[in-house]
Amino acid sequence: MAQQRTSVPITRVERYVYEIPAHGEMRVPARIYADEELIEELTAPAAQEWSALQQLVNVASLPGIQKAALAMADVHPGYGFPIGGVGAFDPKEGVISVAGVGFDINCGVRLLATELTRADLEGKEDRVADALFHGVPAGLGSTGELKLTEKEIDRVLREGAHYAVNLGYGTPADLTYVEEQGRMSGADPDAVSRTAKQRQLRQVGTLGSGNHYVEVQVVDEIYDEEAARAFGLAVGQVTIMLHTGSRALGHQIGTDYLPFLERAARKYNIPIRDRELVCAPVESPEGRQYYAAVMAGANTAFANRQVLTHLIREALNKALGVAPESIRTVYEIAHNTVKFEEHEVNGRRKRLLVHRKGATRAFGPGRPEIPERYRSVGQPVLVGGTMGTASYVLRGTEKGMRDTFGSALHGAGRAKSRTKAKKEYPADRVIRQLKERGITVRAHGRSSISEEAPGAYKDVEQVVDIMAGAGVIAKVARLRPVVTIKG
DNA sequence: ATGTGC
Repeated sequence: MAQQRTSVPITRVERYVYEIPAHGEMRVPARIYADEELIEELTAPAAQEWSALQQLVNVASLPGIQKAALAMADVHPGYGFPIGGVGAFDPKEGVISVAGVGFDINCGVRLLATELTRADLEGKEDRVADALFHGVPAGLGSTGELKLTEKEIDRVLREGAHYAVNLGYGTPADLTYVEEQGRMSGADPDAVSRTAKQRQLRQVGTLGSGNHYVEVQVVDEIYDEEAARAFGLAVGQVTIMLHTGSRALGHQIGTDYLPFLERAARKYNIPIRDRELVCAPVESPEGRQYYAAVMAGANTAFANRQVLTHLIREALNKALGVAPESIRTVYEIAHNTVKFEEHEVNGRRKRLLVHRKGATRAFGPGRPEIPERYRSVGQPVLVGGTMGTASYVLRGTEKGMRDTFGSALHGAGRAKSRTKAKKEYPADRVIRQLKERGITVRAHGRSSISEEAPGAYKDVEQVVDIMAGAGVIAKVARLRPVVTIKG
């Protein structure tokens, strides 16, 4: 829980940017991307969301934080650090924290493009839904076709998606279009507990539950012709979006390292404003060990999405006869990460450790990290909507590089707690309402339908327009759901 | 998010 609940001044510094000036223990200001309506919701005394801004103030108070603690427009309270939050740290004076990454390490979204159009799916929605439902292992505690030994899981932790490709899941061409090419360096399997590895032996290639999904979509609007052409997207085209992460292993790493970093925070005299936001100096042995574990967790998520890409191709081949190789990876971007990147701070290039929790990397044109084919227009940013609403493809901008360390929003952002949503949205009603709007849903658990009901989220169009209005990203394409498979 | 938490 966030500790203090003091009322603080919030001023508007740009059309869609609000600022809490540095005061008290804050080392930098907190900046929030919002419009008038959203900032009112975020600061309403009764609003539960107020804790998201308090969490942001706590982040702004951490040692070594640079420029500002940032909240994207989809911000909502998370464990110790807001979801939709970004914090960049000086490696020498700064810290690394479990809460700043999130428990689902390297959770992310992959977008696949098919050569199909909406007409090719007409009347075949149920067949596609069934094929994906049965072809993609999902649900809490589900196990996949891959059964790894302890030696093999260590290779997953080191090699990420490359391990999956070497086993025949997908192709090297996929990796070109995955953030970091599907593999983080610096991963150390020895930094990951035996428990974490054991839990993952049969979970590589599984979707999971909660807000994880596979969704068949159709491109219904293009906002930026040049970028859409570069990304290979056109109106009427069928796409598939995959949202999942590092499953049990990532979660276990978070569980294991929370008490470890709490001890480190005491050892290095880092003030603890919130016990959920414990951290260690980046360059301490404890900080380095957690980083090595997170990189291993990140690689597990990369491998997971790579295996699932293969299973999705197989399922669509079975349902519609499409050639697996005709389904192309457009891009994959994660939204629970921590990584070293170069950014400009006070006119000087500097290596920083950037935490993005429920926030994506969104690099502007020209950055070498962007695949060559996309480099001139900027990095693709994938924003997953809800079951009933659109998802977006965006691109990073120069202004984003200056203002948000090249970061953007990751989704619509939860507006109602899971508990509240469960009470308010009975699963049957949600399924019926989606059906009426032409969206076919299959779910492995009934509660996830209620918890993930569109009404439990903010308006995705609104939060995307805030970020676009601020110039941090630019809109490229909108995707409408046709078939959704929920964990 | 997660072999759902004290």
